[in-house]
Amino acid sequence: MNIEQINIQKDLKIIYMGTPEFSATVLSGLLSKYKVRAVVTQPDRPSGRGEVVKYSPVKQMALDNVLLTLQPEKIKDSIDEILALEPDLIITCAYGQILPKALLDYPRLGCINVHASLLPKLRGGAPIHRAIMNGFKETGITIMYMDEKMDAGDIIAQKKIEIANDDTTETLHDKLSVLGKDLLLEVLPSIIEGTNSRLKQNEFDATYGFIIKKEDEKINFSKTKREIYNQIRGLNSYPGAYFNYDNKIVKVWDSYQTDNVYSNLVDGTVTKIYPDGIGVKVSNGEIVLKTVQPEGKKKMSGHDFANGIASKENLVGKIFI
RNA sequence: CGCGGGAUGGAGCAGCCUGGUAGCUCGUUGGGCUCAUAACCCAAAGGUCGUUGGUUCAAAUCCAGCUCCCGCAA
Repeated sequence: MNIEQINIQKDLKIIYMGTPEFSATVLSGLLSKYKVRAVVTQPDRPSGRGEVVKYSPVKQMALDNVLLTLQPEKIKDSIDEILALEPDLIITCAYGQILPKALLDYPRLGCINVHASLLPKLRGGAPIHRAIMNGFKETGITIMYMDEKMDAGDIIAQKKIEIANDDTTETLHDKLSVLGKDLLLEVLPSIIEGTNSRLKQNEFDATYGFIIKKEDEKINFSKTKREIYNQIRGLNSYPGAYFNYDNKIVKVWDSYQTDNVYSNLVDGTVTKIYPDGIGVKVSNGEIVLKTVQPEGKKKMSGHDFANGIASKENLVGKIFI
């Protein structure tokens, strides 16, 4: 970094907006090279059992770095407060609220967003989960200017990453957050100088990766083993795929596919107890549930599940729904 | 005070309602069978029943407090 850059940055007023872990990682990178005028994150909400109020990862990081922190319930109500800080640049990353036009228009250098997909693919709130659930072979990070439509602004930079066959949302999330952090630091100088590239998104290619709903978590054993396998790893480590047994929710955290075929069984039937899991018949074969978690219990191997929960009667032949 | 489940040998569970010798499926160890095995047979080791107090002749079991774990909802 030369003297000139330092001078530019001394007066540069950056506001960062974000909330979850992914965003905190990106913020940590930003803080290693730049001063941040203020951090905007979602309000503290009572979370978990009981009434424990937990700070968002971004808020925690802001506190650790003694940064001005705003937590508006609705960002619309804090427009004046934010504009009073005279931001030159607003950087968002998984903030959780839509920015009103008044904010988008203000910063001299614009509002940019760090998004965890190769836009225009997977616009929306759960790009990492959806990339795996959809069986994508690659995904990436996009940094783009924001406009009023969600994740539809002009692209500044992208970086690809391969999705391994055994990647879960958790492992991919960690890789992407580092990638996002690095890419942001890489392009930020050009954005500040105004020399960055700017590419319109091809609307025709746009797809969406909306946030995960309850119905996305339920396993449908009539799907293919590949689809179910992708669903399970795509929902690991949060919120988890599940099925029902004995009127209880049983989450599935880990699975693998076999080459066995059981054409005469109903989908969802337990085929066999393996040393490392429970075999279940699905539309085109068999999937083995390795790690499961009945509600109220800790995670356990499929074998343990069969040993205890269902030891009274043989689990083989029972049907999961 | 958001709703709910749970804590019993190394693992997963039953027993608790209707107090009275610690049980099941596994695992481990030893032995046997087998060409062989994640299979089968025999045997053994291993538990202050989360913690504190109360009731009782007697508490895993009933009552009260405490600690820890987990699912849901947000």
